[in-house]
Amino acid sequence: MPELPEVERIVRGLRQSLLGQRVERVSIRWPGILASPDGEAFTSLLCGATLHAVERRGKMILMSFSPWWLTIHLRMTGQFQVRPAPDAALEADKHVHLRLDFERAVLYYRDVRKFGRLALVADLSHIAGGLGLEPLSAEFTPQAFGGLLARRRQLKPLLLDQRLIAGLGNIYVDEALWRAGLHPQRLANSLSPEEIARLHGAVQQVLREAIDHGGTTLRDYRGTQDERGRHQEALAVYGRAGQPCPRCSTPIVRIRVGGRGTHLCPACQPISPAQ
DNA sequence: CACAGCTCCTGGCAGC
DNA sequence: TGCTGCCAGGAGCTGT
Repeated sequence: MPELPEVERIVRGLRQSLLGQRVERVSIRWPGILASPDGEAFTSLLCGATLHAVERRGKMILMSFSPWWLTIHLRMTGQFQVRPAPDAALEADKHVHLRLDFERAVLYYRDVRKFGRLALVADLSHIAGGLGLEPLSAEFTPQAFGGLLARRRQLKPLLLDQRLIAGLGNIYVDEALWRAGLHPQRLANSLSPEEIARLHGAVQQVLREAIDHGGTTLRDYRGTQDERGRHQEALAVYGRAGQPCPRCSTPIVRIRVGGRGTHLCPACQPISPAQ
C-alpha cells in the first residue's frame, strides 16, 4: 500500500522518465479507474498535451499538463510502470487498466484491487485543499503538530486522518508510534510537550528513512521500473506480530485500532504515560 | 465532534 | 485437488 515514501519514489521515477514529453496516445482498458471526466473527454484532453511537472501532495500524484492536472490516488494496489517501449507482459496483464504513450516511453497504470482513481481537473484547490500538513515540509513544526494533537482523539486514527497530516498510512503510523514509544490508543491531547516532540521527530525520521530505502515492499509496491523497496527489512513492528521488539525483545502484538490492524510493543508503548 | 460500520475489489490463505 | 469464505485496507460515506 503506497504511502508518502512510496508515492515520493514513484513521483521521482515519473519525473525522470517522462518530463517534457507529449502524450501521443491514450488507451483505457477499464474506465472504472477514471473519477472524472469520462473516457472520451479524458482521452481528447490528454492527447497532445505535454507533461510539465510531476508533484506529490500527501499520497496524491499530481501531473501537470497545463492547463490540466492529472491527479492520481493509488489507494491500495495502484502502480505506475514506465517502459521505453510497449511491454509484452504488461500488455497481457489483466490488471493493467490504462496506457499512456509518450514520445519516448510508455506509461502503464496497473491496479489489482481497482481502488485507485485518476482524474483530470483544471483546478487543484478542492483536491489539495482538503489535505493537511506535509509532514516533511517546513510548516510541519512541533508547534503546528501540537496544535493538531489538541483534541480528544486516539493517536493512531488522528495520525491517519489526511485532513490533518497528509501522507501517513498504516505502516508508517505504527512505525512512528513505536519509535516514539507511544501507544496508538493514547488520547492525543494527553501527550506531554516532550512526547509531542518525540512523535514529531519519529514521523519525519521514519518517512525520510523509508524514502532513502526506496519504500516498503511487503507485497504489491513496486517503483516505476518495477523495482522493490528495501524498507521492509527495517520495519520494527509492522507485520511482525509474535517477533521480538528490536529494542527490548518483548514479542510484538497485533491489535485493532479504529478498525485497522495495529502493531506495537507492549513494553515500549504502554497505554498509560511512561513513568 | 468522535467513531463504528459499510462500501469498493481481488488475491491469498485457512479450513474442510 | 478444489471448493468456500474470510481477510486486508484508504477514503468517503452514513448512522449513532
